[in-house]
Amino acid sequence: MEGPVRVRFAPSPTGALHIGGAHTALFNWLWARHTGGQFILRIEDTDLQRSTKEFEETILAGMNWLGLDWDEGPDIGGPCLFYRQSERQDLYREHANRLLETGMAYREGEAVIFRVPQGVEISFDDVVYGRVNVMSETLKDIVLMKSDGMPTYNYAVVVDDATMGINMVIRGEDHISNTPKQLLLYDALGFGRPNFGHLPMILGTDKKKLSKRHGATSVYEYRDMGYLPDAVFNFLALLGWCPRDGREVFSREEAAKLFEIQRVTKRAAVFDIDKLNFINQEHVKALPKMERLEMTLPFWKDISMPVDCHSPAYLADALELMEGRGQTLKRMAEFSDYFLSFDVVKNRYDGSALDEAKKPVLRRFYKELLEIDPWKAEAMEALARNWGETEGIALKEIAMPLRYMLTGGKVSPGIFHVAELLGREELKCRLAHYGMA
RNA sequence: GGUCCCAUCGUCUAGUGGCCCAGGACACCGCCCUUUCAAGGCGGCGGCACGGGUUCGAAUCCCGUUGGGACCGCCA
Repeated sequence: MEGPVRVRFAPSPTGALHIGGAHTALFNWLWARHTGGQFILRIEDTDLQRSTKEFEETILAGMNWLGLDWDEGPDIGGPCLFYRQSERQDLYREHANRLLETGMAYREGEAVIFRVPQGVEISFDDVVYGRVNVMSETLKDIVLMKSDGMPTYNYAVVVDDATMGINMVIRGEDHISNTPKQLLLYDALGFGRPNFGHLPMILGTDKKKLSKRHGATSVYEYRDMGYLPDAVFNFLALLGWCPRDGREVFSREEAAKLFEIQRVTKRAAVFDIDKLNFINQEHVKALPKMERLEMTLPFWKDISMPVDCHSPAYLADALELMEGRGQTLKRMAEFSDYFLSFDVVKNRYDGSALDEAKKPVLRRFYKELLEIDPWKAEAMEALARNWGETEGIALKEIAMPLRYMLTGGKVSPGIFHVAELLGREELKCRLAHYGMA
């Protein structure tokens, strides 16, 4: 089939958009965008029992979150008019009747079943797996229409892909053994065959197909854990593919430009959360300052931080100091709580670790620190170093107690930078609480 | 059980007969920086599943073995 590439993602609305589905949708999107073709979204809701409108909505929302926009679909329509299988019933019935009339299919009960011919070698060239051959006698007859009047997956997918002009079918490798059956139907119905490209499966760390047993499987769970959509996209794109130049951190646009379906790998890939964390951190660091703030705000709110008590500029500065520490927005929000609230610091640190014997000398230093001018981290550090030298105190002896009093913990960005951002008044307040100012 | 698919460091991968006694990234470990690491810099560990071929030469081609996986539903 010639013409522009037309690919599709065809989820069934029986659950949220999970990682495996997102991966398939992503590769279809990449190929459509890379070739300048069309990406079509079709809802396979022939399972009357399990399909719901709510799931359909969450799947679309999940794709939007990942930035996978489609050119035709149930919500925006398109030249095919109907993008839900439940709306395309006439088509399935009509083509099934054709098969019935020519004797290629028969009735059993209310169902329509395709008679698989014997002795036929079915083969196709998969863009990623290469040539696949199967003898037709290894196949059982194929149910086309179920007794409830709905088409089966293997049948509906053929009628839909053919009538919607899909010329490239990109889907999970678990469908590779369905392909010969579908090919038989393409031929019987007189439809031209599309090209096929199967994608490697995504496995859990136990090497089993990714499922709910492995924890988070819905893309929304990743959003809620503080992963950026661009990072999840980037990470998923790396499962089964990598750009020629070997770069591993890239944007959606770069991926679309560099993507080559011929370079997709065959081996199933394990979902490695460590790598996702790394990719996410890189994307968090690359985010424009105010955008990073925008993305982090919800996570601060989740842990009841008084975000409205601070200026956006201040909060954005705080995140900049964090330099992506924590890897996810959620953890970054947690690790930086002391910029927003002194209460959390007080709860974490009661001041008991302060060495009584050293308090007097520290008090003198902090007094001088609070009067420093200009109020700059560099000046503070210089002061601390001079002080340490003349008083015979290691910088550490000065910095660590300060870190505890300002942040409530032992880990933070450079403590004088923290102090600078917190401001003179806030610093005075925090030190005073611990009796050090 | 039948059919199909897969097989490079722990993980993601580069590699399509000589450039590979196998390269990168994450993780891990170590060192450095140093006021801490959850930041940064540098380095290290670690792999072609096995056995036969083919070839002057194989991670790359062929066969077999083993090990994984998928499908075999009037689910998709």
